[in-house]
Amino acid sequence: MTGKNKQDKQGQIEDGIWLHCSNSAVRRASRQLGQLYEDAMGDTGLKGTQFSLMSQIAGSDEPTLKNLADAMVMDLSALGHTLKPLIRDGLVELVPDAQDRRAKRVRLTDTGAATQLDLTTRWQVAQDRFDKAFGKDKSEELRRTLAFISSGEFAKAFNGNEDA
Amino acid sequence: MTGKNKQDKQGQIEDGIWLHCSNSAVRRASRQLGQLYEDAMGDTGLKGTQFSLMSQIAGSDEPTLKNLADAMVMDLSALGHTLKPLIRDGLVELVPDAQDRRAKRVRLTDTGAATQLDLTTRWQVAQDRFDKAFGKDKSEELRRTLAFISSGEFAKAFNGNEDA
DNA sequence: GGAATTTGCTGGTATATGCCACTATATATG
DNA sequence: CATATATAGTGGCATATACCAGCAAATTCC
Repeated sequence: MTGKNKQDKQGQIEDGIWLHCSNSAVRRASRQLGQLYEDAMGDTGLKGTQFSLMSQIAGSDEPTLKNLADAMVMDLSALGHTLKPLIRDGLVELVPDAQDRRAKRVRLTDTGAATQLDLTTRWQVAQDRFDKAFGKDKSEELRRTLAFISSGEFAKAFNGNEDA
Repeated sequence: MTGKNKQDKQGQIEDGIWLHCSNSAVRRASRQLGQLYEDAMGDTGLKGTQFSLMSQIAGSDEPTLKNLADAMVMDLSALGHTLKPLIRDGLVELVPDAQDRRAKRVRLTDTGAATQLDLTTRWQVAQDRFDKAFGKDKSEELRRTLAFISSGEFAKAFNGNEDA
């Protein structure tokens, strides 16, 4: 029962779970893009994820942790943990909300904002490479597709639309 | 400069880095699908990633760690770490290669093979839901697209095709 | 207004994943 | 053959990400 995968002359495996499982396919692609973008961003010491997070913060109006977690489709506690290094390094700060004393709002420090701008320049290089390699129109369409898959609407459809 | 995101009536953020950055978009979708598939797989105590890995092992001919890492587009040491819980729980085992004493081959134990079959049944439910929610044809096309993005060919194109 | 419920966050624990340094083996080179 | 280099894995460390239990503040319900 073993040994079902065809391999080409270079020994590359040509079939795999990623051709049958959308979850595996997306995770595999995220590992690849993680590598490619990280390489292109280079020496700043910051990760692609940290850039994503800081950019989302920069583009939002001092979101609460919950707001940000929802937007990133991320578990709230995972977000908290992921922000810790950024807070420790003085790039991000949490300020208590004036109205709701449970909530904390996230914002970039001055250093954080400057760093985010710098990262954006470097990131644009990577994104341009992606667009060139993949096709600019297809690239945008892919991002829209992935945003749909990431939406609550899609989650509802996936789970059978119990309410509708 | 703060406060650029439009929000709809439910306070949902409508713009975000994921509409501009393919890397962020893919990672965000992988978090969403991670959730959806995990929910559908349920109580087995195993993660989607572990299912992917075990399925890839099941469909290969006792790959070496390197083979498997390449196929999964995963760092070799990351693969080693990820396999540890599966080895600890007796689902996977590593056997030294007869020819190359550096290499170790990965295979499922009997328990592992049985578990993988069981997981496949559960996984199919999730994949069917995905296909239904997203469209079966589009689903397959998406997986092929993501496989292309995950390929060495794409990495080369991304990095400017220095050799060609 | 006080109890019950919901909501926002934190801390602990576990897996996922990558980089680097190191070891051992294999291969190439003079 | 001896050395130089390349390859396969391991272990340590750091971040990414999720679940759960717990806490405190807000909201709902009687």
